[in-house]
Amino acid sequence: MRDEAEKDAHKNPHLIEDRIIHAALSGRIAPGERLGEKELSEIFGVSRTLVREAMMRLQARGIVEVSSRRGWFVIEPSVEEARHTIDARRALEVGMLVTLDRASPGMIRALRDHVRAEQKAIASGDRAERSYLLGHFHVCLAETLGNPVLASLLQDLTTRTVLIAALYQSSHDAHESCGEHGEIIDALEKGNSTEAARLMDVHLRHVEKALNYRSAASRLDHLKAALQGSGT
Amino acid sequence: MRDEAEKDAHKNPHLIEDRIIHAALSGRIAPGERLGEKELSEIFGVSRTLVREAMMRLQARGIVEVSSRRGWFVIEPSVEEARHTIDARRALEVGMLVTLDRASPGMIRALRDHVRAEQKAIASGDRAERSYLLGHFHVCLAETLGNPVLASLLQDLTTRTVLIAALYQSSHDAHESCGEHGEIIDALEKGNSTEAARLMDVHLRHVEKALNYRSAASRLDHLKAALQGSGT
DNA sequence: GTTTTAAATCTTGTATGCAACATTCCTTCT
DNA sequence: AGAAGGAATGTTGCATACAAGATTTAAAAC
Repeated sequence: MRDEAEKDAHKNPHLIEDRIIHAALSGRIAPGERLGEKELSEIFGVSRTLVREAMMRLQARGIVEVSSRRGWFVIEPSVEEARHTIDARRALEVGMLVTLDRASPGMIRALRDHVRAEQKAIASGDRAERSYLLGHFHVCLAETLGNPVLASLLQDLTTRTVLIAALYQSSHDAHESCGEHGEIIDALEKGNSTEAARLMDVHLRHVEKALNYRSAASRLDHLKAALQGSGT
Repeated sequence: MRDEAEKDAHKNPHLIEDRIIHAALSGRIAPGERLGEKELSEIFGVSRTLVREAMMRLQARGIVEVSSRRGWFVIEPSVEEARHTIDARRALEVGMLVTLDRASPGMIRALRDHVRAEQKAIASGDRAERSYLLGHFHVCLAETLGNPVLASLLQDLTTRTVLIAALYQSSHDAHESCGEHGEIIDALEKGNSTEAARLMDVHLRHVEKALNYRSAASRLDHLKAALQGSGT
């Protein structure tokens, strides 16, 4: 196969965004990373105009932000923003499960397939695929429940969470995450939405707990300490 | 004051979006309405480029959609899309209240102020202001709870709901809505988040119940019936 | 009078050009 | 050598130009 990215950004106007979201979910794009318009326009074989339009959409989705005349950057949320994002996500996912009555066998099967894929990626050591699938499980859940609006909202929130995890050096174990996904499905299978919602709540609290909120601040703290500690 | 809208779309790049969202919430822009790029560029005194960028962001937020080489249109959700949107909104708002522990007295005061403003708008017969405030209550609630991410998500979902209500000729009574808002605050004041969540659930079900899902389809049905009924 | 066809008009889709600002690198001065 | 200043470079911000297609209007044929 040849230059993978240059399929046709003209046919599918959302290709650029999709690729960036996918790369972020896979951990191949780090928070704070610069995304130059010219750079992207060359990669996708289109003019800056189309790149710019894609960036505008990604901006509205909270994935990138722009610094005046300096460029586009993948979001680098502060501790406070990170908390708000994860809180919003928890509210949405818990609410989604609480307001659900019953999951059909077909849905359960699709979700089990997804978890199997997660396990496979974990076993094979494919870090990008693992990261992507663990995040995408939540989008998949919303899709499976049949609500594209929820799925779309969750894709954005999940992508932001993955970026937060990268920024704050999440120590969350992939095995544990995958196991929790399985438990949520178990509860759904039994028709116990309330329990599924509770498990989701716990799961997302684990995700947050695994973050090292000091890691980003620590640079500043280190500097401060260094400057106060001894005279130069 | 002179031409109100032409303040400065250069200083605030989000002015165009903000105005369109506000107009939609106020019921001054109907679903299906066409928003021409040239038209808007003249209104805001900028080139089509900036208008286009704003439309891209609004597209990502699910407020407008584009029809190839025909123009931009305010969304006109199908019955199914309408259900999904309201379901998503209910999940988010119920989850938001369920995962909340306690509302401070300051929050309660701010919310009561908002409801008072609603009552005033209802009494004065200002339909646009009334529509805006009844919708904005939900954004206000999220803001008050201190989560800008939730507030932003809710602004978009609420705007879409207002458009849906316009499209499906909602018969929901403003008084009733306002009263339900008050009850939700009462529950919050007593520290009973679960009850607040339940009331919100009921409130949003009322909103949906008031929609006449047949009104949009009826045009087609009428046509069908007319064609079958008698020979031309 | 109605239908078909063609021209004219209008609107978006995409690229490009240029100005404004930020950054970097090099020169110059101390 | 180090600091300061300035030129050179690179990047975005915004406008404009032009092509491609959709819609409407007008005309012509039946």
